[in-house]
Amino acid sequence: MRFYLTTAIDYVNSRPHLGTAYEKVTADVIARYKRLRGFDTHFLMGNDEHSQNVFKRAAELGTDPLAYCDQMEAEFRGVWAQLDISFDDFIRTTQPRHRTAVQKLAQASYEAGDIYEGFYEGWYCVSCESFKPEKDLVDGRCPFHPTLTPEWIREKNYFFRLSKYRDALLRHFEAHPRFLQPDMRRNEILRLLQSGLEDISMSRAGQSWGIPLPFAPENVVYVWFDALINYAAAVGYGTDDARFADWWPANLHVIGKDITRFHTVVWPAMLMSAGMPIPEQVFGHGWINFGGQRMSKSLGTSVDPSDVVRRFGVDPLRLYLTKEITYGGDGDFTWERYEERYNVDLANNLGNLVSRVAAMAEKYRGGRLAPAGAGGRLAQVVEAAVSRYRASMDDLALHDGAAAAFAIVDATNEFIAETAPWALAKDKGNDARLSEVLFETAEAVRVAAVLLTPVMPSSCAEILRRVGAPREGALRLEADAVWRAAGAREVTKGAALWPRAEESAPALVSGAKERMSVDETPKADDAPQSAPAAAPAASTPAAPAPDERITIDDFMRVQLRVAKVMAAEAVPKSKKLIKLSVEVGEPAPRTILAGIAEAYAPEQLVGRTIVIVANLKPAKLMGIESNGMVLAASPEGGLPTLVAVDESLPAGARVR
RNA sequence: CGCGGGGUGGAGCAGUCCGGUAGCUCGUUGGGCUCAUAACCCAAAGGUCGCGGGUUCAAAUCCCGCCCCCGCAACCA
Repeated sequence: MRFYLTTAIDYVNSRPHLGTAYEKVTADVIARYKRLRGFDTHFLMGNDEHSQNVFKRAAELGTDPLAYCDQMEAEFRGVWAQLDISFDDFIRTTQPRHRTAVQKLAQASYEAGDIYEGFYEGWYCVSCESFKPEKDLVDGRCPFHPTLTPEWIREKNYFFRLSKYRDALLRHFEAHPRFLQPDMRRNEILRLLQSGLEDISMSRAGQSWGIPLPFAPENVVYVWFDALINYAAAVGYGTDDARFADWWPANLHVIGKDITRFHTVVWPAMLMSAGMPIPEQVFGHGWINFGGQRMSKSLGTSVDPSDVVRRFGVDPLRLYLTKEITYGGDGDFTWERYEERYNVDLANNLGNLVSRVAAMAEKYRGGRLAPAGAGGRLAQVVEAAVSRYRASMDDLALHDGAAAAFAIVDATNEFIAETAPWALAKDKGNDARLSEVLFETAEAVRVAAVLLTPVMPSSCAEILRRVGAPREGALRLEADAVWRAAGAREVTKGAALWPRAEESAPALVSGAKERMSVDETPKADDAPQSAPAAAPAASTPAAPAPDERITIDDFMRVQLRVAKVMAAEAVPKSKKLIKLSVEVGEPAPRTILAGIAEAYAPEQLVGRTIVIVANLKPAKLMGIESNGMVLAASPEGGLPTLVAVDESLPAGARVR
């Protein structure tokens, strides 16, 4: 019985954040669970290195792209090691085995008549040497090179005949309801398929960083086509046929919900085209937010998994990620909640239970326990929990699997209160009963630890050791998660596994860890900068790093002026925009769009005196040209409030 | 008519696919216990399961309509 699972390979643009870690941890829990079930498991992870951004970043840093990727690999592996991720293989798209596989698959698809020459049209940034999707353009310009105007060009490149596979994909979805989970994502893709598919471009011309098309070597395989093939490459596609036959198709691709389309439409179509079987299942997990907000480096809502590990160690994080977030849905992480769950589940319940069980065993029986009696209600509870656990885990309801294991912890605490071993110990007549009770509690803890092993591997190994059933070799669910699978034992006490966290830890928000390397950064030595005023709250963004400060000259380049609002109207179909006509002391009033519709009604704006940025380049929003920008304060998560100035000021007055 | 997700006791969530007494954690109140990490156990209060219809013996769950919130896309110049 084999089980091959993969996670998405990661872009190597920056260190992994908690969201990336989430995917790896849950996939690891699945992998470890499969091993516990006795599957011969192969767990693949890796890095996606053929992106133009990698190439660019390396150039900026003045290093070779490959050297840059080597460095990133080390970074990533470091984090994965810290998180106890038990991957069996780590693939990089720059490896020879991957190149071979990509070329082989591209060739096969080409020979099947599914790759043809066409023209790709779009906005092209000369400096990036790449096409920019409309959505990535800021103000019609490349975000990385806002001073350049992108060109609309037509480039000859190769297309993959995705449209051809629509019907086959639809049939596959119908025939395999479990192919894509959870259901909500399945419905989404199903709808997409019903609405039809278009062929997609799969090559790029004039780039050196990538894998050449075997049938047209002056072109390079476009990143997504390249990246998906890693799953096949890793198990020998094109390099080791026997191995490939053993492991392919993959049983499970664990991926983020944003890339389900690639994995359940494009990838299967590619495989069909090359005559290969398609993966058994794809699971699209949700996002993990930080305090309800999307994790983002620029907003300071990015959490570094290493910071979390530093707080209580790895296992509490692994538990949080699997138990507190419904697998498949979005989740949330806050330090407060993390601490709460740590105290409740680990310190108060599991950890404390291990302590009391060990303490009683030692106090009343010198640590030596032996099976006795028939095994009562607790045994039944354990049995029920094991089957619930198993059903949930098989169904990838990881959160419920973990909860099932904790049901044993709860039941054992209740059992102890009911049977009151300390009371039994007072009467010699209860000796037999006491032995029985003590054994049963230790046994229940043992089974709980077996179930939690995929989630908290090292902690559970320690618990098993303490309850006198140390792990020897691989655990097996069928053999070990069984009442009284282990007999007479020596229970030992130890230091608290998870000491209670008393005081709230300072909120460790990472971000701004990476220093931007901006070449035009002015020297800040002559910029007198008083110390930032006392921060009112911990959540206040930190003062900018010294190298991000600007000079007075920089500031003076921004022309702030007083303006009077002459007219205001809502922009049709827009949620945020209001169109303003403002008087700035110029011959004609200006039209400015402001994203304040959620905070102000157009009527309340007319006649107001506001401050605008007068020398901003015009930009088109919702088809209307805006000539300037209105100043407003935008508290974190709150509505914008216009900057107020004295009403008596004349329009056009310079603000500085 | 853009796409999607969500609205369940004070807070945070499960349950919804496969209708059957509404569940978990935190918090609150009262009690118990002393083996244990001021932990643990018991009990109580607290819910029109967003609103309105419909199907059904029975609806948080299925069907129809509506309201509100949040992502993404488009629009925070």
